[in-house]
Order: sequence, then structure tokens, then C-alpha cells
Amino acid sequence: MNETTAPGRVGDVRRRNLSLVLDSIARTGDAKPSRAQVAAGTGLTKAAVSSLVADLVESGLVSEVGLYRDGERGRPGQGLELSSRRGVVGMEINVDYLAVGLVDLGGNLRFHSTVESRNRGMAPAKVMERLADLVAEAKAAAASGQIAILGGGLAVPGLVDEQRHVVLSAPNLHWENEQLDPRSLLEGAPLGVRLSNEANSAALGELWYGGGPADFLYVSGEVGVGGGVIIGSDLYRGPGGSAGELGHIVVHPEGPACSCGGAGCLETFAGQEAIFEAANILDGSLGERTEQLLAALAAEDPHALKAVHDAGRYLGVALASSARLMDIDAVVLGGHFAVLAEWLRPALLSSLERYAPGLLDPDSLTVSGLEHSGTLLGAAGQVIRSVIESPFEFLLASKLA
Amino acid sequence: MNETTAPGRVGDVRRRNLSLVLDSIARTGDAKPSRAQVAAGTGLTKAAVSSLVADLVESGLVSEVGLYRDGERGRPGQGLELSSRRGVVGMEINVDYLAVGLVDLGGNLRFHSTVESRNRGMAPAKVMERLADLVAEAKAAAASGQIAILGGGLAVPGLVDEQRHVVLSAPNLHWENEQLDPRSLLEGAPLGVRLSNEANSAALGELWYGGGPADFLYVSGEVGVGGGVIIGSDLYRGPGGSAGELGHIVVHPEGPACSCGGAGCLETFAGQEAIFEAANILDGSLGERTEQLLAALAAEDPHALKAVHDAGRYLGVALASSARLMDIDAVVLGGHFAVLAEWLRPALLSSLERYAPGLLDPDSLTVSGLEHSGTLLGAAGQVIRSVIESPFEFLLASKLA
DNA sequence: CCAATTAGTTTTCAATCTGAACTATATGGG
DNA sequence: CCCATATAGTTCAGATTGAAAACTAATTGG
Repeated sequence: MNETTAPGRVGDVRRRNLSLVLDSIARTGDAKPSRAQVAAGTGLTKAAVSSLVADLVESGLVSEVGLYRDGERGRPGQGLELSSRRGVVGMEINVDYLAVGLVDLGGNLRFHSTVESRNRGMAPAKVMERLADLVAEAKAAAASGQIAILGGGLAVPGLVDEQRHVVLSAPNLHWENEQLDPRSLLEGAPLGVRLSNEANSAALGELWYGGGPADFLYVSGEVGVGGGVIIGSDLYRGPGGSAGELGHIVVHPEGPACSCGGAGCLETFAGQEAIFEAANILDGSLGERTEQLLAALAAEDPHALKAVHDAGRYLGVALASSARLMDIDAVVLGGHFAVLAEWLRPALLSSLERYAPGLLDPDSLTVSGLEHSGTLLGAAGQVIRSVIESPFEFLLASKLA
Repeated sequence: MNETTAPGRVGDVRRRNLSLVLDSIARTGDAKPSRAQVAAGTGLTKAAVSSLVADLVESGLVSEVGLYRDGERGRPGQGLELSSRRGVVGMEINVDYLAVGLVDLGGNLRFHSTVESRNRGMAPAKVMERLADLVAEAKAAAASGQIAILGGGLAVPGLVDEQRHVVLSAPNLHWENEQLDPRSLLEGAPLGVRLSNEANSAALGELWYGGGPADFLYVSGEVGVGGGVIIGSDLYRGPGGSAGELGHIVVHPEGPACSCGGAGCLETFAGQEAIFEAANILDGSLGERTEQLLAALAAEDPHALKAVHDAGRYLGVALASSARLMDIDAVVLGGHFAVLAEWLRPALLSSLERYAPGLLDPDSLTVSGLEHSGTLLGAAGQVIRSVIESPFEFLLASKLA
């Protein structure tokens, strides 16, 4: 007898409606809706919205921004917006860089800083130390902008246990079962720091801040090939929280061994290392090799062209299978794949047409426009969304404090 | 601005709790819990449960079944159960047979009948006519058992549009965009007839009535290879309702053309036709050929052994990819695969170990125990679940009638 | 036969939304 | 300048609903 659902109480109605109102304000975004508009948009009465908004304003999540005047007759409304005085720190640890950003509740990136850092093989504690320096900059920016930091989101290129703050496996960093202490980066932030997977966060960034559709597969070609599955405007995490491993879909049963222990995985054909190797580009940092690859492609070097063509072809195999299995009809390319999109796209589309004809409209294969801030925005966005989805808990916490 | 969520009203609490109570009674199943036990199980007060149960009893969904006595002191409770006087008709159209069953709200199969019928290429209207004869038997059984028929579920081996009652594509029946009128099979049933995919229904049958875990992939080897994805004790349907197409995962990029227009799909290696062909068993009906195959396997015929071994190997490729992508760690084999499990299993397990080492525990690869009634139970079960999940709507409807 | 125990009902209360009436503040025509 | 009109937002009565506690019902066991 699994004791699943909690009983409905009268008070639940308010929890839900607080979230509904907050979400409505968040969606309307720059339009800064009045209470009356929120009422119309949500289906609640003006009376209920007034009462709900009062709580949200008191908690500091929502602020009134002057009068709303549209030339019409009648009393003007008070514009409402998610407070720009509350923010979340987005953080990213990747193989060759660290990045930090400050995102306000409205989703505006108020501060952003990236530093190169060869993190592969570096001890997690050391990396966290470097990250703390960057976070200090973000804190300073928050202080000067009078932005209260509510929490943070930290994205890493690997599987994570969100609850226990453990990086279970990040092969490209050479990390395995590393216990982190991300909370210490932002002491005093009421919502703490949320650990997440880099590709999943990038997918969510695309969804919330990049204009992504309600359902899509996000494929990130970093050193590994990561993925994020967005279904119904939500991240599909899977029962154990590690769904979306597009890089380890088997695309050729006789393919080479993969770092995951399997064989024939997409990553062995379309990972950065695999592409560089096939293109015969072996020297330099990742950034330098990317430059060389782009130059070779521009010069129509046959090795480079074939390397990218093959990557696109196998990416097509993986996406055809995934799209069929999960019934998804849109794909967003990120990371390395976004950079290579021009050359990758034709091979990918023809591969999709071969293995799953008619399944994906070419127009629904798009490239992320967020570039390097997508992961950051997504990591921070998860904390922002958690507030929008359960403001009641936040209200309670802020009332106690 | 997508107008998504409806506002929470005070009355929603009762809707939810009606469902909670009904679900609690359904789960407890044969134990026939008292109101006090339901209260303890749900977290509601006895007062609330009393009031909720009163509505459910009045509607006929729940019945009181005498006194509950356990030898303890104190007033005995009234046992509660889902009414055995309310039933749903499960129906299945498959390539070579038709089946009908009558399932009461408690999930008991009260009547079951199957007839052979070569439906491949037959006009849908003709098939529905034959099905109606079987349904008449089920109606008679319901009448003699004083069971009121609330609705029906009809499963077909193909993609369906549940809302419009259209079979979009059932290649093995040679049906394409066929408009059915399943409602006419059960006129007067308040909940109508729900059209569903065969593999999805079988997966749900396994979940509700076959003891399946909360998360698993169901693979049904019928003429085609179908699949159902169960996540969090619910069917994953996908944005367009056609998720779970395990049969069309690409398992070899140089594989043969598939009936779906693609190439290298699992179905071209592990579908019944493919296995029979590889085993060199070419004559007779599907049932006869299955007998021949089993005999050949028992006789250790090398063609037959290799055919099944290859099917298992490619099934492993597809399951490794799917399990990784969706983060699922259990598999249930149904249909043909259940019949062949003894020979299929070793190849499948070694394939899984090769392509996704450590991902699936061998113990979590199981065989469906429901045999041919799984699909039927699942098809009917969907209607039963819809009542359990929103009894309020049912109460309203039955009050109007 | 009565104390103890458990089941189920009744009563009172608080939370919360709806709907209608009311107040507040703007525009625009005479 | 003033007032009709229109829109925003607030206040208040009414309805629904579950929690909590008191109460009634039915059984066991000494």
C-alpha cells in the first residue's frame, strides 16, 4: 500500500492559486499586468486576486510598478511584476571554464562572468574554491544593485544526485561520486543551492528564456554528448532523475567501445573528441581545436567535412529513435552542435528522413540562440520556477525569518 | 499566453478527496477496508471520510459489504469495496483474433471470450460487426450477473486518435485512417468506449493487474513490435499520444527497410515475421508457425536458435537505448516475447550487458503473467481508472440521469 | 452487566473562493 | 468646470469543505 497522495485540505486551494497568480504575472512578463488583468487571465475573481497579490507583494516576490495607463477611460491599474530586487545565482562548472550569472526573478541576466579553467582532473574542492571567487563577484553585483539573493543553481557536466549534492559521475571531469557542498557558496540564501545536470539545465534555459516549444529534445554537444527532454513545458527527469542520456543511445551495434562501458554509443561518433579525431585535428585546447575545425570546414577539408557529416548522420539515428519512442517532434541543438550547425544540419536532416521519414519537420530542428548563457539561465531558472510553483512555502519561510 | 491551469476553487478539494478515498479502497482491494481504515490510510479525518463515502455509496461506485470483524474489541467497521455490480467491457481487435471481457470495478474478469478471426485486410466495419457479436455475449453475462456496464475499452494494434476514435495507422491490419464508431457497441453506457493502442493497454494491464512495478518498459512482440512506457505508475503517452514505439527504434543503421518507411528498426529483426523468416518457418497461420518455432527450438534447430538469439540481441540494443534515455530500470516482456522468453532471455541479457552494463538488474527483466487477458484488462482498466481518478464527474453524471 | 475499545456521526470552527455591492480614479462631452 | 461612463480594486455576505472534538453505536471481556 503505497501512501502516495496527501489529502486535499481547504488551504491547498490558496497554495495553488498563489502559484497560479505568480505564474500569470511571470508569463505576462514585460506587460506588467494589473490585478484585473491577472483575474481575467486566470479565471479567478478580482476579489481573490487582490487578496493573493497582497500576500505576494508582502513577501517581496511581486512588486507594484506605478500605474498602468493605456489611454482608455476608467481607473488605471497598478502594474505588477516579479520583483527585480530578488535574484538567483546561476553557476556552471564545465571542462574548460567556469561561469556565474545573476538572474532576477523576471529572468533578466543582471550580471555575467566567465573564466577559463582547466577543470578536467582537478579536485572538486579546488574547483569549488575558484568558483567561489566568481560567486563573490556576483554577490558584489547583487549588493550594488540592491538585489537580495534567494538561492543558486549549479550545473555540472555529469549525473548528479540533486538531493544529496553528489556528482555521481562526470567522466569528462574525471569525477566520480564527489560530494559537493554548494550551499557554502551562498550562505544565508533561503533557498540554498540546487545541483543539476548541464544539458538538462541548458534545455530548461532554452524552454524558459530561449523561446523553446513545449516539447523538444535538447542535444548538447560538449565534450560528451548530453541531452535534455522537455515534455509539456517541463523537464522529463525520469524515475531516478537521470533521463535524457542521448549520448549513450546505441547508434551502431558494432560500434567502438564507449567510456560508459557500453559500445556504439552516439558519443563515440558525435562527441567533440570523436569529431576532432575523425577530422585529424589533434593539437591544442578544445577552443583552439574548434577554431581549427571551423577553418578546415570553411576550407572544405574532406576529413573535416566527413567527420561532421558522420556525426550528423549518427545524431540523426539517435534522434529518430528518441523522437519515435517519446513522441516528440522538435529538436534544439546546443553547445558544439550549435557551432557546427551549418555543416551538421544537412547530414542530420537526411539521416532523420532515412530513419524516420516524415517524423520531424525540418523547421522544427533549430539551434539554440542562448549560446553560453543557456545553462546558467536554466540552472538559476530551476530555483526561480520552484518559487513560482510553490510560493506558499516561500511565504512561510520568509514570514518566519 | 497559454491559458493552462484552471483556478483552484473550494470545491476542488472534495473532488480530489473523493478520488483519494476511492483510490484507497481500490488499492486495499480484497481487504475491504472500513471507513476508519480509509481515514488512517489517506490522512483524512473520520468525519471527512464518512461524508465522502456517503456520496460514493449513493452513486453506486462503492458498496458496503457486511461487517468487518477481526476478533478485536470495539465496534466492527463496515467493509467497503468497489462495487462488483458495476463493470466495464474490455475489447481487443488483433491480427488473428477478437477478444472481449467483462471487468468489474474491482478488476475481476467476470467473463471472457476469444474467437479466431483473420482480421488482416478485413474492412473495419466488418470487424466491428463480428466484435459486436462477442460484445453481445458480454452484455448477456453482465445482465445475468446484475452488473451495470459503465463503459468499454477497445484496444487495437496500431496508432489511434483517442478523442476522435480514429485508427490512424495499423499496418498489420492494413488499416489507415479508419474512423470507428466504438460507442455504438455499448449504447447507453454512460462512459462510452475508449479506443487505445494494444501495447499501451497491455502495459497498463500489467501495471494494474499483473503486479508490475511503478516504472517499466513493456515490450509486446505481436506481429509488430509494440511498446508501452510506464512511469510513476502511469502510462507515458507523449505530447501526441503515440509514445512507446519501441518497434521502430533504429538498432542497426545499415539494417533492412521497415514497413514504417525507415530502416534498421527493431521490428525488422524481432517482429514475428522476421523471426519466422530467419528460422525458415514459412507456412501456416501465425499460431501454427509459433508451434513450429517452439518445436524447432526444443529440438535445438540451429536456424531457430539463431533467429531467436538475434531477436534477443537487437531487443537488447533497443532496450539499452530506451532505458538510458528514459532512465527506466525494469522491463516486462509480453506477447510473442513472453512465449519465447526461455530462449530469448540469455541473448537479451548479454546484449544489455554489452550495450549498457550494469543498467538493468537481470531480476528486473520479467515476463508478463497475464497472458492473453493483459490487453483486455488494460483496455477496460483505463475506463475504470478514469472513474477512480475523477469520481466527481461520474457522480454528477449519475445524479443527472 | 459494565468498563474498555473501536467505528462512525454530529457539531462547531476556520479557511477560502464567489458574487454583488461599493469605493476609487481615470476619460471625455457639454 | 462638472458629471456620465468606464475600469480598477476593496469589502462583505454566503457557500463549501475539512479539522477537531464531542458524542453515539456496537462489540469484547472480565
